Order: sequence, then C-alpha cells, then structure tokens
Amino acid sequence: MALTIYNTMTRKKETFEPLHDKQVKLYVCGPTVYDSAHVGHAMSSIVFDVIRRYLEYRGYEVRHVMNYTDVDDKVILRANDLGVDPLELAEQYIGEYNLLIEKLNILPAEEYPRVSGEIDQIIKMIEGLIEKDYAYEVEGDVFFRVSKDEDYGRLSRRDLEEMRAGARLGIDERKEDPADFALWKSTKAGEPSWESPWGPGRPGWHIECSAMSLHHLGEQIDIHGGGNDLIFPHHENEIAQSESYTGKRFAKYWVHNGMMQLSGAAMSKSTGNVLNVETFLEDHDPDALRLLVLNASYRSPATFNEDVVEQAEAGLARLRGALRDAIPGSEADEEVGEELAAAAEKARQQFDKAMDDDFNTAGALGHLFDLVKEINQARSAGADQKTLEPAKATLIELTGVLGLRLDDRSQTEQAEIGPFIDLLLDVRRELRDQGQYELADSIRNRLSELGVTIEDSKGGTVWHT
RNA sequence: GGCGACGUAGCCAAGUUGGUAAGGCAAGGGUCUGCAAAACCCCGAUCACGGGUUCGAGUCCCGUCGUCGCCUCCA
Repeated sequence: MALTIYNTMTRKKETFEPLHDKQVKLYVCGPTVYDSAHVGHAMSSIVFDVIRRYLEYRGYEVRHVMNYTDVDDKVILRANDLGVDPLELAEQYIGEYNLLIEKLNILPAEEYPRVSGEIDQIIKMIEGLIEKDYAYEVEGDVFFRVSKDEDYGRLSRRDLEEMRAGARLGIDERKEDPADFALWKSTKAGEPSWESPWGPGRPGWHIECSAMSLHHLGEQIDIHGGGNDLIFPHHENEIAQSESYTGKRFAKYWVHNGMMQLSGAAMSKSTGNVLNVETFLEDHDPDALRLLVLNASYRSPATFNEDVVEQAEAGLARLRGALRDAIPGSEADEEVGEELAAAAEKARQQFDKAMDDDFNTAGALGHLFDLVKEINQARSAGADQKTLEPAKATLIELTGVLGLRLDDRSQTEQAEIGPFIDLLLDVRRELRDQGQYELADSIRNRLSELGVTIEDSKGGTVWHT
C-alpha cells in the first residue's frame, strides 16, 4: 500500500514519494503574530502535526519548519496602537503560541524561524531576483516582475489577464504591472527597518517564506503546507520567487487545510469572528479540539460550535473508557484474547489504509472506535486485565499517531491518592452491605465532585479520575 | 462578476477505480445495578432537487437551488 496525498498543485491525490528516500522536508506557514491564536490556527497546527506524526509512524524522518511572521503591516499597526515596540509585541505572541503548541500536544518543529532573524537571507534572495531580472527597484521599493514568470497563477489557477482586469483601485502607479508584488518596502516613520542595498526598509510578506524555506530546508522541499486561504496570493508568490531564484521546482506537494467555520463563516481576525484557543482551553480538554478536527476531512471547512465540542468530548470519553480496568474478579480467557488480538490487528490495517488515503483521519477514527467496541465487549464478557492489555496497547499506539493522549492520567497522582480512595471505597462497601445507601451515595457524590468517578460491578468497585 | 469547494440520518461525519450507505454524539427500548455511572444488546438515512449515461450511481455528465472559501491582510 502506498501513501497518497492530495496535491493542490495538480488537484489530485498523488502517490507520496519524497525527494530523498525516507527523508521528508515539511514547511508550514505559521501565523502572523499580532494577536492571540484562535481555534482556526489550532486546527491548522493539529492537521500538520497529524500529517507529521503519520509520516513518522510510516518510517519517514521529518524535518519540520514553521515560521513566525513578526515583521508585517498588521504587527506594526497593532504595536503602534498600543504604543509598544512591534518586535516586542510579536515576541510576546510568539511566546503564547509556543505555549499553545505544547498544550495542544503538537510535536515541536525543528526550527521556528522569524522574519526579523532572516533579513540577510531575504536581502540576498531579492538581490538574486533583481540580478536575474525577475525583480526591479523603484525609489527604495523592490517589486517582483510577474510578467517574467510564465507559470504565475498555476497553483491558484488564476489567469494573469483577469487578475489585472480585476485589480482594485489604489494600485501603486510605480509598479510595471498591477499584479507585481512587493519584495522590499522602503521604511516609513514608526516602522522597524533594516539597511539594504535599496536603502532602509523591511521585507514584503511573501519573500520571507521563500527565504526561510531555502535557508532551513534547501532549494527543494517535499511538502509545503498552510491554510487554503494562503493559496493566493501567498503561496503563488512564494512559488514565483523561489522557482525564479533557484530555477528548480520549489515544493513537490502543496497541502492545504480547510477553514474552521464559526457560526457558519470562516474564523477570521479581520471580521472578529474568532474564538481564542486559550479561551477554549479554559473549560475544554485540548484533545477534544483535536478529536473535533480529526473527525472530519482536513481539506474541508470544519464545523465548530457548542454541539460539536460536546460531541467531541463525549467521543473522547468513550476512547478513554476503553482503557478502563477489567472487571474485578475476571479471569484470563485465551479464546477471547485471540479474538481481541485479531481485532486489534484488523484495526491497525484499516487505520493504516485510511490514513494512507490522504490522511483520512475520520475514517481511521471509525476503525479505532470499532476496536473500542471489541475491547469493551471482551471486558463485559469477563476478560481479565492481561487479556485486554495487547488490544489496549494497540489503541493507545494508534490514537497516539493521531496525537491523542488517552493514557494521560498521571501515574504519580494515581499512586498518591490511590490508597485513600481505596480506603473510602472499603468504608462505602461496608455501608452498602449494611444497606446504608444514603451515606454510601454521599461518598460517591463527594468523590465525583472531586473528579473521581466510581463504578460498581459484580466483582467490586473501580474508580478513575 | 471571476475561480474553486461542498450539500449523506436530529447533530458531526467516512465513503478515489460506479454494484444495494463506516464511525461518533444525541434520542428511544432492554440487560446489569440497591440506585447510579460505565459497558453490552436492539433501534434510524437511498445520499439537496431535476434530468442523463449505465444492467446498475451517493460515487460519472448536465441543469436548478443552497452553503462556504479565495479574488485585499488572514491558518
């Protein structure tokens, strides 16, 4: 079986073949850090995290780079409003993002370059483009000469003529062509600026990713990712810059995630239709967000609302419930053990097959839920701990490939409070034996309030946090 | 207006070479339990609508309606 990936460039699913054997170079466009992250950003991070995890599960060595855009109109505007230094403001948000990445259980990238740290690379690239006649300088600004790039518009399937016809008012008259875009902007008052051959200024938005990708991953990469709102103009322009500069194909696969929809519209900072990740995490499990994202196709718009969040939390509880202990007093059952092992193996095969199909996480999850049912059935049938163990291990491993943490119950915490809970349960046992149910239920309720759920069964009582 | 995506049970949704619709959540019934919780068992759709191609279409083609994205900064 071969892994297939949908490539925006060809609009088709293609068999995945990295440029270099088992090594995968993955560049993902990160956020412009002028505000806190919203759940749409989280979705993007989760999507590419799962792609990375699955590639690694498949035996690839992934070199993952994600940038932070810390020099940009938005950042400057916001900083000036607040009366603070743009780079310091950006630094603050980068700190927030890094923290979120950790909370959301996203594997750290190898590098997190930022514009302010890559100015030399950017200038060098612009110089190269001017040399090759792909760019020109006007009064301290440098523009990319779109007409020189015959392939321009290939990714977004846009026609250059139509783009010119549709160009809005307010075009910079100094540009040779309305479709040309800025590589370098001469400095204005109140903006951070750097010295360059064209005078003081700062980089345009698109050139940074081209330069960083080139710097950290080389001339050609395997996968370039980002939200589908970046297809045009950002990624189109990246391709124009990078390929004009190196003369080589930039990225082999272009992968784009769909937008998170909040109340029927895309989450967007510019419209204020957003929910911050931090706010969400105040009363929700990060894995619920992950499950919510994974329950649908990464390329389609994702539905986000209270119902869906609730459903994801319930689903998460079911996944975790499969890891519950055997019913006390159960015995080993070889036959059930063999059936379970077969079910686990089948689940793995189907999981792989689904994931091989352009990371079909929703389909893969379906098969994991099948395994959950098998485990629960075996437990109900009286299988003991040891019989259940291998299937549980498979479930933990495969949900782990999706970045879900089922086994997150802190072992140390359990060991610490365990004896006390057991003591309470012993007392409750006696109360129940004596028919003093009110007191027994009171213990159960109090424990529940403290986050400890207890469940009675024939063989005894089990508890979990 | 241009380009593109989508429309599957109450909700979220999978379904790539066309052959009688995964999974989760919710609701309902039952088993277990002193009660409860969890779990287990049972229970629901002909796939927006209208045509067409085909022995056969959710899955291909055309049209209609609807939703969304991009076209300006945006994951």
